[in-house]
Amino acid sequence: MTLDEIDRRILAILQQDAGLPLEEIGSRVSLSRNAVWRRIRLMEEAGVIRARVALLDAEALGLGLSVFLMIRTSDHRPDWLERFARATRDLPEILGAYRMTGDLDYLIHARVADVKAYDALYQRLIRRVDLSDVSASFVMEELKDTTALPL
Amino acid sequence: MTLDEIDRRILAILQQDAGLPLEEIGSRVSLSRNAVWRRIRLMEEAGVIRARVALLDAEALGLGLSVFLMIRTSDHRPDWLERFARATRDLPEILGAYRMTGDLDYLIHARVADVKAYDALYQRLIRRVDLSDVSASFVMEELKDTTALPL
DNA sequence: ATTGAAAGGAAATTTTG
DNA sequence: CAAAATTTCCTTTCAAT
Repeated sequence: MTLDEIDRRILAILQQDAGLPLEEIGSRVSLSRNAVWRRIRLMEEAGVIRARVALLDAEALGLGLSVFLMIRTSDHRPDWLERFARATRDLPEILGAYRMTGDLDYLIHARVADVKAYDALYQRLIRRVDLSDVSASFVMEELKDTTALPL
Repeated sequence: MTLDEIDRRILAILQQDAGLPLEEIGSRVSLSRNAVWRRIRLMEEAGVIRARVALLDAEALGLGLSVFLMIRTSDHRPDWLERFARATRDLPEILGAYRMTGDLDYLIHARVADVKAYDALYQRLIRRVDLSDVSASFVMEELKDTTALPL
């Protein structure tokens, strides 16, 4: 699918606020609500728009601690990766898990209540997969954190 | 604000799909659409629900490369942090920027088209702030990546 | 091929019991 | 908290560019 300038402007708006009326979006991109509606539907069908979700406030939910785990492993069997992938998917505190280039093998991003909850998560994780070298780094300050992709 | 079990179930649904009719949500949590509507409104006012946004497909937008930058700095003046924070906010490819504990000082998560685009981003960044020690690690495989917080 | 206008239907919001 | 009344918005259709 090829996106034109107007499509991108619509996406930019939707990335900020997916709850705006079509009328309002239309006026911002100078199009009728109808044209906007059809463009959005096409982009949804094409999969450019993956989902519309609510973003929650982690603090308000008592998840004040954001943590990154840098993982090095000696075990590179496909079976290990499968178990690791499954473990990360099963643990809801884990928001992101990535296989990386460079000297660290895997990176995990998680959100927990506090250091104690982090330790519980860590224990649950290593009970499911063998991790030789894990180092945790906690987020002291969030300078930026967005789901909006550059357009 | 205190959330009960039903509030959490509503939030869990909204984190997955914020476009469902109140009727549907109501039937899933066995509540009238009206009760659901009021609970959602309260949670929006309380800031538990921060926003409703569209999540876009990075691949479809030609942003196939996800990269993490681990940054160490020797300059710890508040002025430096201010410039750094502003730079990360101004560069749309940067999705997340965090001040960390431990041996690495800052962590940046960015999304770009390819290695060439990464280099362009890197150049733009170091033109704005003095970075003594930067190491980039690219994402080879996304095992998990979600905006849904644990409830 | 893509748009805008208008009609129709569905869902959200307000009001009331 | 639920049910009905009201309003707003989404969706479809159709004509026009």
